[in-house]
Amino acid sequence: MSLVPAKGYIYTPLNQLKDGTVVNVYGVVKFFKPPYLSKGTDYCSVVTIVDQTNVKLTCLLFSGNYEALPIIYKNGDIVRFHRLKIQVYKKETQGITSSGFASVTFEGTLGAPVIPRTSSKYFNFTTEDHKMVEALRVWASNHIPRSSSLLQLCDVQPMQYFDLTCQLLGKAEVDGTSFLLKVWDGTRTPFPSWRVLIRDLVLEGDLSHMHRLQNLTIDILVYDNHVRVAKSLKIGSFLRIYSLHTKLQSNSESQSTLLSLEFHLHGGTSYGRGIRVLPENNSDVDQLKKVLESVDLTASQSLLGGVCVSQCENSLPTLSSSGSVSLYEVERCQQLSATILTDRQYLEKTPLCAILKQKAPQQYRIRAKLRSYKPRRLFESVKLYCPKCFTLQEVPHDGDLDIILQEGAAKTPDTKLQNTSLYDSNMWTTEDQGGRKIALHFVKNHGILPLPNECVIFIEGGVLSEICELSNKFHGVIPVRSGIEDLELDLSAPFLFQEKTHHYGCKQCSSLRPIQNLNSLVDKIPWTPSSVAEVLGIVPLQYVFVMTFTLDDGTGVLEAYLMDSDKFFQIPASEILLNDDLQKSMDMIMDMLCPPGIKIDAYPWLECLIKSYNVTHGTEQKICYQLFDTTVAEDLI
DNA sequence: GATTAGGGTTTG
Repeated sequence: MSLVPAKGYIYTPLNQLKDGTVVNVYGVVKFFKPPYLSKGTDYCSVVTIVDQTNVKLTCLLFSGNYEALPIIYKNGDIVRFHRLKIQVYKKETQGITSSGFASVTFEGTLGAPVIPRTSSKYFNFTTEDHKMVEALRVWASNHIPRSSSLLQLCDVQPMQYFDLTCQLLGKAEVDGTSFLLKVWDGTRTPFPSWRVLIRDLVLEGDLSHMHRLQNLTIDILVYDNHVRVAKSLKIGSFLRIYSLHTKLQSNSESQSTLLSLEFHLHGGTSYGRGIRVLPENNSDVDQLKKVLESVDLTASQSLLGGVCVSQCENSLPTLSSSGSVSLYEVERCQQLSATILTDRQYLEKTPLCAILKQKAPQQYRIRAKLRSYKPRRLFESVKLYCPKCFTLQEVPHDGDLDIILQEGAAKTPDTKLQNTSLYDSNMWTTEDQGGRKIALHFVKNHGILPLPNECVIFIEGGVLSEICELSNKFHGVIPVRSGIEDLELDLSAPFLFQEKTHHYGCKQCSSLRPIQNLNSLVDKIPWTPSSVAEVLGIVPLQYVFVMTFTLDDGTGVLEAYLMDSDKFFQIPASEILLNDDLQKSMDMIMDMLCPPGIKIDAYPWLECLIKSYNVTHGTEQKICYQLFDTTVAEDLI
């Protein structure tokens, strides 16, 4: 011991480090690998720090003594390294332990007590250090985004890496390369944990305690280098497991699919994968203990028991040993889907959170609930769709249609175009409407006029109310106007009125042919909208429902677009606006899929196929989703 | 005394 009072250490800012020097530094932990046994003789910990200069430094820390390495629990912690050697590797500056290396770690949270964590028996700690820590805390709070991968089990999703703070309840050897840890954090996962099969006798821990907590415990398989650490852990200890991986497991059992969550701590140390024991005095452990103590065991137990559980249990070979079955699976056993697939039933289900991370285009099978949908008013969801140019347009309102037809009616019918081999013509002049002239052309069949209900007529100068009235009497009404050489159509209006249905053609895609072409249809009575469209060069528009479904499967939420003429709802979109009963059916279906006034938990599940595709809006790229090959289950209709 | 690892997820 020196008798000279400690002069205080000099700390080098991270932007002033020189190759080959040995320095003291302070920094905020940006990344770290908890200490692990290296392939050499020492433990190793890789720690990346940053300071107010905004320069990062990755440090390779070795020690034969596990405790001598920095006691870092999470990113954001603040470290002080003494006697760190600076060197350059692959053109990057790095720090490495040198003789006499020592470290002290502090919590990084602004306002938390400044308590040094170190294994050093004697260490220098002055008000200067206190100030350094406080300054770094303030700087970090303003400059480093608060991103933590620390999650509670209730917040985990399938296909995710996260850090877990938990208590060890049980452990068991599985085989040479993997080891089972049973842990809990007092919260319940969105999907029940998988149950890893083990030989009954190898499970170490309080079996009755584990049984009581069965819905709250998860099974974690740890692999390779982590097995050694896992074996050494004490039951009851508090752990932080870094970069734990979740994966959704789907077991198809008879007709129902049971989902469970797998937890893996893969081999290697990438991304800081590892396990660290947390001391009892750790603030996060304090918090965890409170959660564990407040768990209402009677509530978690009462979910079990009863006939249904034992029935389901028999069909679940993957759940065993300690295993019983959670309420989730019971519910899933019982729930039928409100929508079903009409194709590709072989596809595996994908959770929405996984879909949201992937690139387009792809196709998925999903199981989700309909959280909400748009538009809420039925008539707003009906559109006209061109199957050729894929454009959507609004169905013209009757008022607008009336205006379009009246514009056409302003033109006087040309008598030269009347009474041809195709049709017989009649013309009237209205008395009270400014002498508006109306011409009707009755299409003949081999020179003979058919009965009205088989007869198609052309009308010139007619207004909407007249056309509608005539379309009830005749097989079909085609509004026309006199052109230079022939009667002509205007695709702003329907090309055919049939009963109450208005048939539209696409203005962009149609190339109109002479009306006399209908001569080729005289033997094909009754005329259908598609045959009329075909000979007149019209690309007919389809009536479709266009809706946006907000789907939620508990792992994520996505908006999927539905475009359907009649397959999904099994209601023709072309007729819905004309038929009160169909509208009632539609309302009933939507209320079934997305019941008003109750919680989403009680909504039915929907089995759907969706496809993802890329949409470019200016410079912005976006992935959209569309439902396809899905239909409302028959028992709902 | 040198080595270890040198951040950037397994494929169980």
